[in-house]
Amino acid sequence: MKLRIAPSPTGQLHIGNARTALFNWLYAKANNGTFLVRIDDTDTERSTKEFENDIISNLKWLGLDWDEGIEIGGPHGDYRQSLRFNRYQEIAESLLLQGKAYEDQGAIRFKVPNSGSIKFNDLVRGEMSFNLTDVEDFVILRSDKSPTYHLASTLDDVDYGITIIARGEDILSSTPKHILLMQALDAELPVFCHLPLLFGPDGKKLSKRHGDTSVAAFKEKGVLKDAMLNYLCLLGWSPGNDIEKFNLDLAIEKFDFNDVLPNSAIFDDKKLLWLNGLYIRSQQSDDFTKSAINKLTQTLDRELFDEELIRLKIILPSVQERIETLNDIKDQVLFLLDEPFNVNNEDWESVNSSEAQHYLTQIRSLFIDLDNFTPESIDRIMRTSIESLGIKTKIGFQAARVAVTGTKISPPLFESIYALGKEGTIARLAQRIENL
RNA sequence: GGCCCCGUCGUCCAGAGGCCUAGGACGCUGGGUUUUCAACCCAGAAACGCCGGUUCGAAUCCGGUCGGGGCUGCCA
Repeated sequence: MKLRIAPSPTGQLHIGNARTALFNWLYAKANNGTFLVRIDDTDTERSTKEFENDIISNLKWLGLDWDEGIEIGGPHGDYRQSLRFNRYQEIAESLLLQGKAYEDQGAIRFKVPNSGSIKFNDLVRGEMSFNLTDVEDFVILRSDKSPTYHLASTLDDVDYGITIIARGEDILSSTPKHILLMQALDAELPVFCHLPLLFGPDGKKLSKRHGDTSVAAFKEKGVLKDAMLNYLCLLGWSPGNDIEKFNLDLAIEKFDFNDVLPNSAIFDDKKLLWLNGLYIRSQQSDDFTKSAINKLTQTLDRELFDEELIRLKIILPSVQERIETLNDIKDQVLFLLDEPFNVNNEDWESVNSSEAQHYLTQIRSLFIDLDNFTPESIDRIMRTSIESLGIKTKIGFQAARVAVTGTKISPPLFESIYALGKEGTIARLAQRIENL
């Protein structure tokens, strides 16, 4: 059993391609089959090396490794169609010689019988039947001698021994052409499977105008690959029992093309983000710390200092509980980094009051005299001060929060103060205390 | 226009004739918890496109209709 995906490097790897790749990969894994990746770059106008690199690197990022194909090679050369033009030309010539194709203004067209029908059993849709009267003679070799998709793709599938072709539904109506071509080549027919398309929120085939639909964009946004994979599985398929969060092992165990829904799904990143939150929260603390630091280094475009790392390690476990993507980390921890510290004016105005002033003044002087600056002692001082001043907890705590973190929204207060450290905390409190 | 595919809450998925006054999840609304934001817990609104037929009985089968989508390129 051999499956394949054949992306065209005319755009980045988008989530539709990724899902097709994933389903093929799952099926190959589940059945001990071979998964092949080749590059369909017959459209020399639009294909670029950059897109090819994007596709390959993002497939790798997702962990959808292949057994044969581009980069890793195999018994059939480079797995890039642009390097096989001779082969396509040779076959086109031979079809021409056999009278199965004819020349038309410099191009070669495949001659489609004008009666009869093509039937095949689609793994997702069941019995399919097309009347040949509805299939036009199609170009297989352009006038510049480059092959069209139909010829190149079909011939590759035959040459590489593909036994299951699972691809997007947009190719469904081209399948009769491919079957005709395979018959003309005396090839054994593979099993076909046309996966439903992914739509944007407007119900149209997912494309660039729906915003960032590339895998790379979600990776940039701080989406974890496991969350991405999990979400992609859920589009058109489910492992049953209303299970929503599951790993690839379970998916491999349960996956079957027969269970894929025939109707298209709308891609909605809300659920992806929710799942991503679940995955972030279920990460091992050490792993999360590592990915958080990586992300921050990348976002800040500089290495983090040791002092910053110490502060981060204190607060990160709390941050892990309250974010949806890795990109949310920065806002939560910015007050702990050696970056310009700004207090949000609006927030400060809304929490500042004479009571708040008294409170900040008192805890500041108590902090100054505090020898062991620990979460426990900070907690004790801040609570007892609230009581002794007879003010509302919220008034004191929120004022302290804005003073120390710069905004009304932050990780837990005592931890934030502890992470910032005694000196920093005292200094920031002082900045907020009037008439000092 | 022609050919083809599809049609369960806003969205994703469950449902393969009675277990369905249709279940789960995201999102949404309300409440609880709480020093903020989250997380978490509870509750709620929310769907079988429509019309016929088959059947004792249909979300499930059939036909039609309407609606959405894909293809219709010397793009893939």
